[in-house]
Amino acid sequence: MKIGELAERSGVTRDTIRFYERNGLIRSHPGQSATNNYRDYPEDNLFQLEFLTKARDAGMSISDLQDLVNATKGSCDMDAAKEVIGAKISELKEREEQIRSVVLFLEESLQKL
Amino acid sequence: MKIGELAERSGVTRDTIRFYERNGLIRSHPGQSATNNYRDYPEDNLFQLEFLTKARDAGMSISDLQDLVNATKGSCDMDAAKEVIGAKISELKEREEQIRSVVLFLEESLQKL
DNA sequence: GAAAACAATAGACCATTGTCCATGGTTTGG
DNA sequence: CCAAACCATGGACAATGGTCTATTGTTTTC
Repeated sequence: MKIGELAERSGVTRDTIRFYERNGLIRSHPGQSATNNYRDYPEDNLFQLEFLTKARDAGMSISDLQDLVNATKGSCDMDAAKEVIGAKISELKEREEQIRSVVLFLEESLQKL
Repeated sequence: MKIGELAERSGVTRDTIRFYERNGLIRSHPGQSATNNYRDYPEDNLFQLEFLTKARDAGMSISDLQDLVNATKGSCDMDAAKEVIGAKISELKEREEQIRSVVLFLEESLQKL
């Protein structure tokens, strides 16, 4: 599908899709038609964009996501990939803890009001 | 205490402390000495900075924190304050969910490798 | 076959969240 | 008393994550 449709269906703007692609977070196979150089996105980019959006919302940076993409793709060896993913999981869990502690504090504040 | 000591003890740089203060997240009572205009911080700013740091790590923005400060301070009525805090709690919990779902996805990815 | 809609690229622009620097005044230790 | 260390202010700078614009080329549609 073309970028407009992907944008429409994923809820991510064209510009942001191109931005992600420039940064290696998604990939299109281009030059299908030979007369133009429109990007062509396979269906599963929908899924990937959904993940990227959720991950960004969860506080992961672009370069975090690049790490993940690089780890799982290419001929990278499994062990290294596992390590990268494991590290990101730890970071996320730590952040989750952080959030929980802030929530606790705010709930106490609510009580005291 | 003066800004240097607060920075030292809180682990937050002088510049960042001044930045937070410019943005109304903390407050010093200045002009103690009359010959200078050094800021003077009461002890409990340590606690506040700790909270601010944790909250920032949890993904709250400066303006989120301004909202909180404005809500709990001043002659704002209780109900409004409660509403603001409650809203922030909801947002944080949503973010926590987001994180959990990303963690789940990554853990599944680990399995599949 | 012409206008409207869509796509590409490059580069400017924006907000956010600090961080650094220059300048100049104040305090403090030896 | 004087140098080193500290503080203030204002403004420049930087990285991040987009977003917008200008220009140009391609489809689509009436």
